[in-house]
Amino acid sequence: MKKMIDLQATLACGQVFHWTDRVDGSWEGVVDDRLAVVREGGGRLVVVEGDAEFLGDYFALDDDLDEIYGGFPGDPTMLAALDFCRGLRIIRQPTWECLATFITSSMKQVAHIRQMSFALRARFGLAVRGTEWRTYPTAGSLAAASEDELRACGLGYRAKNLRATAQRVASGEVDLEAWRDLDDTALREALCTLPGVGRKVANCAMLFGYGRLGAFPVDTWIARIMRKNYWRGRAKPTPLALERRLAKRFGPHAGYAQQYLFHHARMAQRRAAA
DNA sequence: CGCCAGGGTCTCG
DNA sequence: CGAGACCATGGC
Repeated sequence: MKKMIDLQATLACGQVFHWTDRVDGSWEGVVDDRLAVVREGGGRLVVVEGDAEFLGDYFALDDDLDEIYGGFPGDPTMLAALDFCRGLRIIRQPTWECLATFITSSMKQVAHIRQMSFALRARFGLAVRGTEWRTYPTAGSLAAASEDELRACGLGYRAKNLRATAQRVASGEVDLEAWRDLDDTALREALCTLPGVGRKVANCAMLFGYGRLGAFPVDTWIARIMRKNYWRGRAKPTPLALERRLAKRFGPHAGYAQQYLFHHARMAQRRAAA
């Protein structure tokens, strides 16, 4: 049971945006410049194409889910989310890709973030040999693009921010890899100096791109859930207040709990709308 | 058509 | 510190 995974939940929960499910039930994507095809077998990861060890790390198979679940709060909302998402893993994304996609995510639905991600790959990525895929564009290639070219990928006002951050990274002024040595607070502070990166995007980059499982992104969905189920008081709390008071209560794997609540809430609404 | 979407930034009190 | 305006674009 230790390495169980729910691929559907893991790849469709809004933490990563380019994976595609195929008719045979497997999932296809690229990590860096490598093609990967995976499927589920007996609740475990089966690598159809790609390096098993590399993908085992990408899918964080060494995260001990039972231990993580043991730290979740035991209220009905959390238990329902756990029941729905069991096997969802927080994957370890390439840092730049993760940061860049979440810069483009502000005030966008998950489906459109995916669309922008594919448009950027198509326009600025490199071909992945023998496939239809393209890599996620490097900071250098986005830094060299014009704002209009980025807007043509559907970015809207986010184009300027993505370009500006890409320029800081490409110039070497910012070293995202060196930032791995920073503690959580210093890393969050450093990320927030980048154009288009505020508290929420920084927490997403920390959680999905730096393996900081205590990071607790508060978006509109999480804020709604928190206010409804975890906040006793008349005044409407700000996202920052919610994060500060609840991230600690949710423990060292708060980010895991957050993603389970997020995915469960979104899927519940989709079912209700259908 | 109006509303909302995995928000950030700037301004003003 | 908190509240509001503004920013583009697409789905429903």
